[in-house]
Parts: sequence; structure tokens; C-alpha cells
Amino acid sequence: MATHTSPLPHSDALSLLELARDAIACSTEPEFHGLIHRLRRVLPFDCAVCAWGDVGLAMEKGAAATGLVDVGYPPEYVDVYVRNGYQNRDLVLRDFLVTGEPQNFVTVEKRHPGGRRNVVRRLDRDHGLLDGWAYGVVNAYGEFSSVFFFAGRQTDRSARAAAVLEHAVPHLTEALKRVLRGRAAVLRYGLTPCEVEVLKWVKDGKSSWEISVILGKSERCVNFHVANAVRKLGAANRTHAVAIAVAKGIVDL
Amino acid sequence: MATHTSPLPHSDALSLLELARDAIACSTEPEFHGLIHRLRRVLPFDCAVCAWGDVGLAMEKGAAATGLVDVGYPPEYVDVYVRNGYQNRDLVLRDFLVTGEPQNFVTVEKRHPGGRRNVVRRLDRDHGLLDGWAYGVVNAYGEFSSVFFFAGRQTDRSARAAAVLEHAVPHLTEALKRVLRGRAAVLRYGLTPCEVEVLKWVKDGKSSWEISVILGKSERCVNFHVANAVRKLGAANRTHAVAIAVAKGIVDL
DNA sequence: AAAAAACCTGTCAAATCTGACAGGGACCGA
DNA sequence: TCGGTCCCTGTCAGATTTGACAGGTTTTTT
Repeated sequence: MATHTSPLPHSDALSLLELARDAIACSTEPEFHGLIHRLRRVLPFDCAVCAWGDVGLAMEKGAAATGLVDVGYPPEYVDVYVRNGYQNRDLVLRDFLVTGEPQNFVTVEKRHPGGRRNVVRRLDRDHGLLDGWAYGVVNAYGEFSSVFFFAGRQTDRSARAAAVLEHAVPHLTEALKRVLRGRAAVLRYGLTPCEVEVLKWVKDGKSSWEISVILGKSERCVNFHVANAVRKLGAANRTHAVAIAVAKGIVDL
Repeated sequence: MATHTSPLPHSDALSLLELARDAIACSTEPEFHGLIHRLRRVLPFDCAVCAWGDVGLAMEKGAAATGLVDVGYPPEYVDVYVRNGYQNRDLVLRDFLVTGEPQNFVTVEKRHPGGRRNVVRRLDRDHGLLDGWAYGVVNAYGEFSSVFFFAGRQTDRSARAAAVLEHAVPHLTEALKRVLRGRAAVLRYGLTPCEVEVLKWVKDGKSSWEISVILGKSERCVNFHVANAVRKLGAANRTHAVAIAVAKGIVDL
């Protein structure tokens, strides 16, 4: 058997194995936060944030088509970043999307002429997030993708840190997929809360009349929302719409 | 950070990390076989087999409610084992189900008076599978569970071997879930091939008339199979049946 | 303040689904 | 050989969905 040339120390590898195993059982947002805190013991950082969704759609529609899971990032930071569309000027994000590999904030800054004056770097410095990493899982158009940022005053910039992220982040992404089942698709198809609501009841086999009694609205109103959901999902009828909604996690059994 | 007291050597931990990462992308049976062969480099064995399905249902209905994925086990062995219902007399399987921990064949044999004369052990010896391990993931009634057997002339019986399985098997189980999406549920609900077939077309939004044209059967025949599928799935109508079928992986989008 | 989006409701006809009656043949396992 | 299972088909009535016309109010965003 070929020997490994991995930069991961033994204790890191064992911690990551346990994290990978425990990520399988993760199904709620608090559990997901717990995984991020577990990761912090292997690779210290002050805060993390994950942008998730359909990367292709995010390119078209920007932040409106993306979700965020915030684990300790300063809310003002996130607000300014999103409102100004800074993902379009983020050198670290760009270099990650281009290379597919973990990107260190400082390393990227030094790589680009004028990197120090970049608006995102200035925002980083304003909030004391002088260093950190970006890494994620980027899938095809229409699939769930993620980009994580782990930031702080300083971080380990070595190949070991990159290796930690390369092993941890795919499992964190799988866990996040389970936690967020459906939210990406609701965003993608632009379904309104009423449309999702009626789909849930249709999925349970209720007739439009039964749903109207349950929701206290007219049968006509229910049919109106069902028809809108069918159209937005590109379905042929309500059965087809339910199939799509269940498959995409918009509604659960 | 607390130091680990894991029996896993560094190189094993790294190999398992890569196995765990690659298991995420596994979605076909050949890829799954590839993962098993990868595992063999960490923990040598001659052959493996996985019994999967709903453990509760398997207790009720035996082998009829269980699937098998065979990676090198002698077919005659598997045939004799299944036909004689040897899972009910398998001390290794029993000890695994009781403890939830990896069980070594020889260790179990020595633990039980008369273990050497056990029919499964005799079958093992007849086929040269003198040693090996059993380990799996057992979930609640109605959920996908697995039990893997890794066997050969001899295997590593140390705590290291058990630790390898404890880290590898959960990821193999998740991979197998993806590979086998739905087969467990078809078994569980007792759906016939025609019932699954019409569900696929209904799921795509086709009317019974359209499906009858596609399949070259009468519309009455299609409705008959749809109604049977609805009843077997315990659904209120075809829309509800499709929701269940998609959720359980019986049909895919 | 204005525009857009979301939500709500009525009526009617045609299409489709559901339930219930009727009947049959082929194949497999005990 | 017999019983069970799977698959196939016809007819009919009532229930539900679908599509298309008509109209409205409230909330949110710019």
C-alpha cells in the first residue's frame, strides 16, 4: 500500500473521522452548528458562514437566490456584504470558484495587485476578520452547492489547514443538505407560502374541498394556489407537481 | 484538546478519510463495489456481502424482505444460507444485533458453548471463510438498515480492525442507500413490476389514458394497477401514492 | 405614492379519477 | 392438481380536477 503524503497529523485525522461519522446523523440546524464548533477544535477560527443554494441561479439572481447559515459572523458584516452584492467583488470567493481548492484570505490578498484595497478586505479588517479560509462543494446547475467562510483574527495558513477543510467540508455540505431540504428549491421555483401550504395538503391526498375546509378558504382559492404551484414547477398536473415537490424536498412526507 | 486513544494508525485514518469523502459521490453499484475494494486495502478480507433493508420487516418475513449486495462471497454459500434461513441461527449476526458493535467470527465462536458446531460456522469452514467480521447500521423499524460481513481465510482480529469498520461502515451504508434508492421500499410494500411501472408514468403527470397508449394496454388495466399501488401504499389517491413513492425512492424524478 | 405581487372568490363545461359491479387467462409454488 | 398471485378488460355513475371566463382586496416593494 502506498504511503500517504498528507499534511494531516494523526490526531487531526482521527478528529475528522469522528466529525465525518457524526455528520451522517445531523438533521437539524443546532446539530449543524455543533458540527461547526467541533471543526473549530481542529482548525481554530472565530466565526463561520455558509452560503448555499443553486450556484448557477446565484450567478443570475445574486443573493436573492442564495441562503445563508450564519455561525457567529457579525450580522452587520453579513448585511453590508449582501446588500452591496460583494460576492461579485470577493477575490477569495472568486479564486475558490476558479480553482475549486481552499483559499486563504491573506494568501489571496497578496496574490492580487491591489488586493489590500479590495472592498471585501476592507470590510474584513473593519470587523477584525483579518484571516480565514473559503472552501465549499460546487455542483452542477440546479444542484445544491455550498461555500463556507471560516474567519478570525488569525488562522493556520498551512497545507494542514487546507487538508482539514478538504475532508471536513464535503461532510458538512451533506449534513447541510439534510438540514435545509427544500429551502433551496422553494427559492429556486419562487413558490409563495400559500402555494407550499396547499402542496403539503395535496401531497397528503386531500381534495381541494377538504383543503378549503382545513384552511378556511374557498375551494376556488385552493385551486388557484395549486394551479400556480403546478405552473411554477413546470408540472402537467397536481400529481406531477407533488412528485417534483417531494423530490426536491419542498414538502416532506 | 484531549488526545485520542484510538487504535487506528495514522495511515489507516487517512485512508478512511478518503474513503468517507469518496463515499459521498458513490451512486452506482459498481462504484459501491469499488468502495469495498478500497476498504480491503485497509482491512484485508477475501469477500464481503451486505444484507440490507428494513430490519423489523426482515424479522417478520425473513430473507424475502431483505436485499443482498454480494461482493465476492461464494454464490453457493449465500444460496444455502438464505434457503435454510440461517440468519436465524447465525451467532455472529445475533451478537452484532445485540451489542451494536463489530463482531469477529472466531471471537464469537469461542464465546458460545458449541459455537464450533454451529451450522453457520460449518458452512463458513466448508467455504474456507474461517474468519471475518460483521458490522452494520441498524435503524428503527421502517428505516434502511445494513449488516456487512467481511470474510476470508484469516483476518486481523485486533481493536484496530473493529475501529476501521466502525468508521467505514456508516459511510458505506449511506452510499448503499443512494445506490439502492427505493428497492427496499418496493420490497416493503410488495409492489409488482406493473404497479411500479404505472407509478412512474403517473409521477410524470400522464393521465391514465396517456399511459394506456404508452404501454399498449387498456385504460382500465392502467387504472387497475394504479388502484392496487394506491392501496398497497396506504394512500388516499394517486397523488398521495406518488408522494409516498417519490419519498421512499420507489420512483425517481 | 404607485406599482407589483400575493391572496381571495364565483361560475361553468370538459376531462379525468375513483369506486364498484362484471368477467377472463397465465404463471408459480405447495 | 389446486390455490394464490399477477395481469388483463368492459361498463357505469359520482366525485374531483382542469381550464377558462369573470371579478375583487391586501400586502409588499420601489
